[in-house]
Amino acid sequence: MNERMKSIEEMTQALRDAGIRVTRQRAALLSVLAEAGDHPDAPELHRRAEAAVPGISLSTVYRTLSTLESQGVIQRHQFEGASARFESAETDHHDHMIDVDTGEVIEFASDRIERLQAEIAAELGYEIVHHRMELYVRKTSDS
Amino acid sequence: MNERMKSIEEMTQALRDAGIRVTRQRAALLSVLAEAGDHPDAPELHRRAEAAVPGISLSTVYRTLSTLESQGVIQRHQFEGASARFESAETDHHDHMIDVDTGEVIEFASDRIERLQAEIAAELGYEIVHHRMELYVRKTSDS
DNA sequence: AACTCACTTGCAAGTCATTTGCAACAAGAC
DNA sequence: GTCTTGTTGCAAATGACTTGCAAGTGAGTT
Ligand SMILES: [Mn+2]
Ligand SMILES: [Mn+2]
Ligand SMILES: [Zn+2]
Ligand SMILES: [Zn+2]
Repeated sequence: MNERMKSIEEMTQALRDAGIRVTRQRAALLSVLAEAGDHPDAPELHRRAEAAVPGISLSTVYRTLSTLESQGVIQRHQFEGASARFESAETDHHDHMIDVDTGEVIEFASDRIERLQAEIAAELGYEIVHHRMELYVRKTSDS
Repeated sequence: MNERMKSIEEMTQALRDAGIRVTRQRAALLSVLAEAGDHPDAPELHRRAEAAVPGISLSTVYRTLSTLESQGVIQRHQFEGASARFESAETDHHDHMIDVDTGEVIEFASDRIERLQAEIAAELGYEIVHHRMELYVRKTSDS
């Protein structure tokens, strides 16, 4: 969270400017996602959003998540063998470690790795559009 | 391809030793995968295997791919927005770049990144079981 | 070579996460 | 408040893969 974080008002205005209506359903999901400290999937976001908008449908959740993703407001992660998980894009870039025993998702960031990735791509004549790095890990048995 | 590459005979014997029968279908897929220089998906492997075993079914291809993967003979990759792709495990570890314009898959390896990943995991008390690193790239517009 | 039988296969049907067609609904510009 | 057009809920469709089952076949055994 280095750059100034957009307020909900700024985000909704940005959406409106893009011709996207800020419906109750979308506002609810925006707020749920802004408050989430984890990486929930669509059914879980649906559950959380129902508190603010009873009757919101799962398809609307899916549709809204796609919309918000294409607006760059949220990020979608497809970890191995799991359904898609989401998080607000209002954070600095980071990658993830998944504890293969517990399923816990741990965030981390490494400027050195990011730099090396860019270097490698450049050497081959490419520039990185985006990337994905996931470490599937297990607690060290410090025996 | 640093360590000595297993011959088809050695691989099939290893499978038999694991109680896995080397059927015509499985032999065909093993050979198709050994000869593939790319990262084909199941329907493509099915197509290629049909040359050796006419009538082989797509479900058998899927079942065999799962079996071979669990035997560590092949690797499964799930790139963004695509169905699973496979490659023989008879290569040294490497990661992939995907050209977002053409879909081309480019292999690369970086000891430095691999080392950094292990370091980061270790710092947090974890050891890496396996990982996934994909760079989605675009040819540099050298203008 | 014949025998045996647990492992495999082809086919049809099933899963499951996610998407989509459509008529009723509701943002938000005027 | 009215109007226009994007949105929603619901049910049905998708697409990639998985699975039940009866017939078929590796490969150890005699
Ligand atoms: Mn995260
Ligand atoms: Mn590869
Ligand atoms: Zn990163
Ligand atoms: Zn790697």
